[in-house]
Amino acid sequence: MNSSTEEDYLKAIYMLSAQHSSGVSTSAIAERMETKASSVTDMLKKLSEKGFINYVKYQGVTLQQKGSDVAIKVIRKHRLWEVFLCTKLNFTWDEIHEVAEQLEHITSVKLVDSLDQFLGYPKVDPHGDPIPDKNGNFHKIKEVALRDLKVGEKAVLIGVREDSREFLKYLESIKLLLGSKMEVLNKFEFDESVLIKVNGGNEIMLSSLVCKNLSVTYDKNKK
Amino acid sequence: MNSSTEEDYLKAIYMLSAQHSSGVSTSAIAERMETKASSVTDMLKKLSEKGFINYVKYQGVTLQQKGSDVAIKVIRKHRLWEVFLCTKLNFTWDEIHEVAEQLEHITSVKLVDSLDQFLGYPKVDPHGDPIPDKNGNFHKIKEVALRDLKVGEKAVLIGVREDSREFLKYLESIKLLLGSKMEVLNKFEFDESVLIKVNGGNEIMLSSLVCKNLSVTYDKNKK
DNA sequence: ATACATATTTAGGCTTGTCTAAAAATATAT
DNA sequence: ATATATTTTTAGACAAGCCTAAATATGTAT
Repeated sequence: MNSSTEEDYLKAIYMLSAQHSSGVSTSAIAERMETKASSVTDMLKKLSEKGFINYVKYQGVTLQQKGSDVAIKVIRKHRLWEVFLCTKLNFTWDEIHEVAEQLEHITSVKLVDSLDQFLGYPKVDPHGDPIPDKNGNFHKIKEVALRDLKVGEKAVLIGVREDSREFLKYLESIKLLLGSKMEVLNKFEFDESVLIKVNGGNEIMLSSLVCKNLSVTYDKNKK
Repeated sequence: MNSSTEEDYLKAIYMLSAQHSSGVSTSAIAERMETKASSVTDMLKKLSEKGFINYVKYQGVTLQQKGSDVAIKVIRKHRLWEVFLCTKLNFTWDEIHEVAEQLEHITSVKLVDSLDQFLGYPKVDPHGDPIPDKNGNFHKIKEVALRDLKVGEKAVLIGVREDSREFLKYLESIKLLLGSKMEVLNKFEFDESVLIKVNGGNEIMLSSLVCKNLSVTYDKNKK
């Protein structure tokens, strides 16, 4: 019934939706799933027929409630198992993902909830990503405007306060996406612009206006 | 590569081999796997080509070393997970099997060995069945001759000391198989015969000679 | 607006593991 | 020893997921 392949697709679509806000493209899914676009098309038809997604040919994909529920449950399981592997079995950061990728497909509601309890109802996984509770609700994380960060602080982009078409276009052009990690390298008082490093890579200067409109949360990620 | 279906077949064959000593029949496997005999035949051909089993048409099946290794690893995982579910997540007896049936197919050597350590290297699972160690060796269990049991004691048949063709035939005819559970109901001194109840069902009178040749181990199973 | 490039879908095939129905081998009973 | 019953295998099909190659849409640049 609930094939783990379908779950993987729904999870991928969920993850990608969070970043692109419009429909998710076939090729984006293909890249993430490490498969061919034609295979994705096949699967999208199936998921659409089963009521998991909204799919219109050539138009990309959005999740239906039902699909989102499945994705969130899988993410919950994945992240709880990661906590288990790290805190109970002493796995290191780089070892947990691969195994959790398998464990996330075990189907037993009782197992997940018992594990959650056993682990002490953790709110975030070892990467700092939030773990949805048994009702699928994510723990609210502290939201801060980028301009309020101090030099040297690290954060993750979690939202935009002004979402005009142009602004989003702009963000996309400079590769600032939801989930992007950033570090404040310098703040210039005279015009309130900020220099940041994105995802440990290139450095970008952001204007006062932009900084005001970016919501971030502190990145507790130790890595 | 290592499809979980193949693992399930090898495990089934392993379990059935332990009881029948001769080759395992297609229909026995089909029954255990809850599938059709024709499907089993297909799979046996594949497993044979891959060197997991010895398969001769119409003659039944035995495991090759390679197949036995796979089966034992799966059994090790299954039983360790059962311990985990019982002792750490407070699952009850009847709930563990189904979930362990899924968990046993997770492929990560490090996971299994870490779990083993985390659980304190248990020697038996919650059903009292032995857990092979990481080298595939089963913990040696205390072997006793049936005639040395006292009235009221319970045991499991683990071997025969005399394995003539007729003796094995006899055991099969009275449904005394390896793994059969028995309880000593009465012992008759005058001819050293023993009355036992088999698998909680029918009662059988065993002669002195038979008792001397049956190896059992005490049944610590609380059920 | 047209031509080119890119993204997406379709068509047809492959593998794994399953099934049913029919054929072949083995086992059993007289 | 022969007929009957049972077990096992073969043949042919199907669904899920994947692939390659070709066709079709969409996007972009002039």
